[in-house]
Amino acid sequence: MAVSRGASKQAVWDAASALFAEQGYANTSVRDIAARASVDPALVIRHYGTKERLFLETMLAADGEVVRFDGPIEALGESIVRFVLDTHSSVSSTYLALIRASDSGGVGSALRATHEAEFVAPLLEHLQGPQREERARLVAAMVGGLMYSLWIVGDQELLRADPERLVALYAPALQGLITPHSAGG
Amino acid sequence: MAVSRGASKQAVWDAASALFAEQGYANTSVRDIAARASVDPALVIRHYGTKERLFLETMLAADGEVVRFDGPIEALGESIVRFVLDTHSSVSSTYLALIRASDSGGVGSALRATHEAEFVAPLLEHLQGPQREERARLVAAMVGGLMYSLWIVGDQELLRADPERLVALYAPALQGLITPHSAGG
DNA sequence: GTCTATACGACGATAGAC
DNA sequence: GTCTATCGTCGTATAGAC
Repeated sequence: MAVSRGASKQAVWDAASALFAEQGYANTSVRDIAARASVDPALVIRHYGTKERLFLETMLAADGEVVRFDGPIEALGESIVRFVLDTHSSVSSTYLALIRASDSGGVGSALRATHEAEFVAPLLEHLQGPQREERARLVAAMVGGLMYSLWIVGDQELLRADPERLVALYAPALQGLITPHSAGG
Repeated sequence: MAVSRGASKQAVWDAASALFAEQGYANTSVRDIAARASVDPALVIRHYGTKERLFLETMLAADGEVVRFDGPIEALGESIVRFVLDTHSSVSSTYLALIRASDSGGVGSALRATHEAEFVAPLLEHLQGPQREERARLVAAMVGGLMYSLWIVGDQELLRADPERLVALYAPALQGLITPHSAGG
């Protein structure tokens, strides 16, 4: 991204982004990153301080738009579910890596902040009526549940199922929290 | 549990169960376990082969009943949500540890198997009507979403919210998949 | 058979020479 | 700014003492 970075620092960044997304935090060593960047292992630390900081910087910069919240409010549930089911692996693997590393120091609070910024806050903007706060957070939980089953557990039956069927079954649940007053459907 | 085990093996088991649940897989070293069990570190490996095997054995033995699926079918959604919200840390931390370590070799498939045995299978027993399979798996996803928001992300607002309110908002979504034909309520 | 001592290679990280 | 050398810790294997 930033061109002002030195060549080796940029190479480390690129290598780290790719490896963390591919193999996760625990399975990626500083020496792996250095090798992929054709750089001395000590340089990785020298540039970014710790492995965890490098992880957080690359992952948070990479996680563009886990879910999109646009379209008419009456169809927002459907739009969200469809988006998650269509999401390609680059975004999901970034989020996955964050979740799995969330017992390591600052990663947990970074996950919390990302969850708040990427899910809860945009949802809150669209919701109206009583208990907006709780409803937004529970919709976020439903989205998280879909990611949990699909990407963390890797539920093969869900992954193989007809997406339209899943949308038809799951979206009304989200929609019921998004627009609780209307009849939906 | 099994009394036939030698004293030291049992001590290792107890120490590992406690430490893994308290601090997770990555933050618990074999030497930590050995120290807590007042035993030589090499003995831990000698008894259980690898750290991962010890982790899997203790976690899978400990995860009694993450969710209970009893009561009348028309109130099953409510019963499930209430159970998750009431769950104390011993069960949840076990499940948490499994999820976070699920990028390490056999832990992923163990998580998948546990998810299948603890959530999907019991649900399938209770569901009737069309698309039982998808509906059961999506209910499991909703439960997973609640666990994700409460325990992994640690959504403070949800944790502080009135449980009855959350039940009132979230349970109908589960119930809509459990008994899609009836009016619910 | 149960356990201890010791060692190996890989890890994240640091200090200091070029 | 980059590399060398090194530290302490990790998971794990093995030889052999009780």
